[in-house]
Amino acid sequence: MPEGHVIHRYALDHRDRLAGRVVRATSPQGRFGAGARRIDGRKLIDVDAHGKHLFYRFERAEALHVHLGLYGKFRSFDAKPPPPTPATRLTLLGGGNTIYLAGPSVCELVEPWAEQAILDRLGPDPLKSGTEGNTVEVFASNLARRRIPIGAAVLDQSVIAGVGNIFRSEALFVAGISPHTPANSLTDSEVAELWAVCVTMLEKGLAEGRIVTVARSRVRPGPRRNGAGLYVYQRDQQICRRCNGPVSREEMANRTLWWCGVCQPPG
DNA sequence: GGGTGATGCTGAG
DNA sequence: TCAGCCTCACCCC
Repeated sequence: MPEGHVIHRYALDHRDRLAGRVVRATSPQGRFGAGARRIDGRKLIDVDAHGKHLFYRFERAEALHVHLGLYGKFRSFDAKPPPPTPATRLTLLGGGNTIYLAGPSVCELVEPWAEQAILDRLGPDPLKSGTEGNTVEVFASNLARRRIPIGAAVLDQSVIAGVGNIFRSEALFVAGISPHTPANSLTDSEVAELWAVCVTMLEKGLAEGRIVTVARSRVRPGPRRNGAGLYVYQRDQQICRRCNGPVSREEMANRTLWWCGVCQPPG
């Protein structure tokens, strides 16, 4: 159940483990049998991430495109991996490393033009901030063309790629922006602040391997409870960490959104 | 051991 | 707008 920082972590991990190696691929579940046979025995050139999408480039084959969706999960093993479960969609082995993929919403081989089409419909990725196409200017121009609430716009992957439901609530809170503000009515400084907050949050998540947005928060390892380490996400029936006002919750863009009506006043 | 919600997205209507 | 996908971890017996 990953947001963009997790996808980029996977890209780094999988590149470390398998890039430059000849990879053995299987599909125990069978749904990707033909694709696995196609890449089996080929050298992995590189792994790229954009937003929540992963692309694995193989020598003399199409690229492998993976999107984890809500359920998808990777597991990596250095040595002596457990046998893959029957539901494992794809196994990748090389140089003593093993990677299992289960439950992805997309696992397919794509020609270069199809990969480009996927990238073309994605917005800028905060984890690539400053590179071509991944700038606050592109983000701003995407927002300027939309009248939907900003709380819906930041979940739209064609507006900004990699932000999911946790970062939506947390980034809008830290930026002090009401989720109900129309996307095209944000001021230049609000847009700049929101982009900067997303960059910082995703980079911290990438570095630490988990989402902690509250400054100097001590979060215990293991499963998260009651929005620990977060300002508003899933903090139902709790008070705002900043102003002690109530944390509000509602559905927006088919997902649950949390915010503080005091710290994020209507624009 | 069953029920359920979850960090997502697509496509039918 | 909303059902469907399809897996896992957590909660409550």
